[in-house]
Amino acid sequence: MPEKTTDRRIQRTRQLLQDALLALILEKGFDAVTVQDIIDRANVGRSTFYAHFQDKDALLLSGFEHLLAEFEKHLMSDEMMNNSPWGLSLTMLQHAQGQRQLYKALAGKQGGNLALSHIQKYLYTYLYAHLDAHMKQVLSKRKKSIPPEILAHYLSSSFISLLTWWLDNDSAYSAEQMNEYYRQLVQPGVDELMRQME
Amino acid sequence: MPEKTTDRRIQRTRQLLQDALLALILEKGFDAVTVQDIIDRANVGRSTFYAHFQDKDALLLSGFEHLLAEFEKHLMSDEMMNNSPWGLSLTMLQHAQGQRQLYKALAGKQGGNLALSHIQKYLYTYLYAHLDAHMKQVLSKRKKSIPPEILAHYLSSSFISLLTWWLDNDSAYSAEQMNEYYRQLVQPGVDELMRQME
DNA sequence: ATGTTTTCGAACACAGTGTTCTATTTTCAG
DNA sequence: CTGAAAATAGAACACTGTGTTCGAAAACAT
Repeated sequence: MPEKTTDRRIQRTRQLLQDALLALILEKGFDAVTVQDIIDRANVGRSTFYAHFQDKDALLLSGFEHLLAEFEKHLMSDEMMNNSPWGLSLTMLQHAQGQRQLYKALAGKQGGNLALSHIQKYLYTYLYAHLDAHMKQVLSKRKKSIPPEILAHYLSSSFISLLTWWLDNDSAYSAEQMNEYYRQLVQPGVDELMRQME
Repeated sequence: MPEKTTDRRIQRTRQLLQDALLALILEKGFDAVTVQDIIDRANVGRSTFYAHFQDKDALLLSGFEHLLAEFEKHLMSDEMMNNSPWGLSLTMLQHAQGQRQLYKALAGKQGGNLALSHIQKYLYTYLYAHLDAHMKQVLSKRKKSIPPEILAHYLSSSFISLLTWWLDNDSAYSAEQMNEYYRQLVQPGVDELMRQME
């Protein structure tokens, strides 16, 4: 069945709204953007807005879903390195480099904490699953170790914090450079902990 | 000149408002609290509220000033350990343990990001000053090293993230235990970097 | 051509903010 | 004790923003 024109119109409207929101976030920050701003910019009626999204937050999060999907595509395309956290972090940094504006709007200071906390939750879940499996496998008798929640929380939040710093400061460092910094800071501690478990 | 009764009355009003806000934050989170909620709880007139504070944010921050002052008192009382970041972190964790409710309201998820970003800025400034001095002293020729902004940002944000996790999860870990986790995670990386500089 | 779907935008009720003004209470000074 | 000064209460108000409703117009489907 071919795509109907109506469907495309709906998609277009949603896209207009998302684009308008992203542009406005970069201009004055998520919290300062009103629904009126968005629909004026997108040339969309007020009731149409509420027909598509429950509120401003839902609109932002729908943009985030899109980002996540894109990211996972990107993640699949270089499978070789996504075994370790350092591979994941590099992949995300590179993706952010390519989609700079989008990442800035969602993960920068201007983006508020909605999308940011979602990204962190995403990373946390990913890391926790890996760590939990790995730790159960490794430590058989010596139980005295750091709780995996804390470790996953630490890894995700320190990464997020570096990412947003990088985005907000328009720094000249490359994704690879930033990943190297992240690795240098975080890896020794993690390696040390892993060593203690065996 | 002895303290006037009027002054004490003013202080009392401010205190009532601060206490009301803190209680309400713990109940439903900073963002959900309205000015009306606060003045109802504190039994204070609307115009009185605005005579004292510009808005809700200002009220919260004034509570934060108080916390900061208390913390610095606490910091002075054990001078022996505040030379390294690990001493500072332990001091703050212990202080948080003693003032649990206050810290939860200000630095927990419920507290929004106002106070939190202030605390982080405070730590960042403290750490940056120490690091910058130390690094200038240490690395004379080999310049290839991590920028001090990144290092300070990493140290402060990873600490804050652990602190808020600790507060929000009502976890049974002691301040000393949490500090040990923080140290275990962060110190190896920092030591490694310091070694590279010399 | 006709019926359906989507959009527009005005009107509305509602919640919260911050200001202004008057009456009241509390404190101060002599 | 008393009158002036300072602090408070709270009602009324203008304003901004939210989210809903509804009838008319436009776009689309068949």
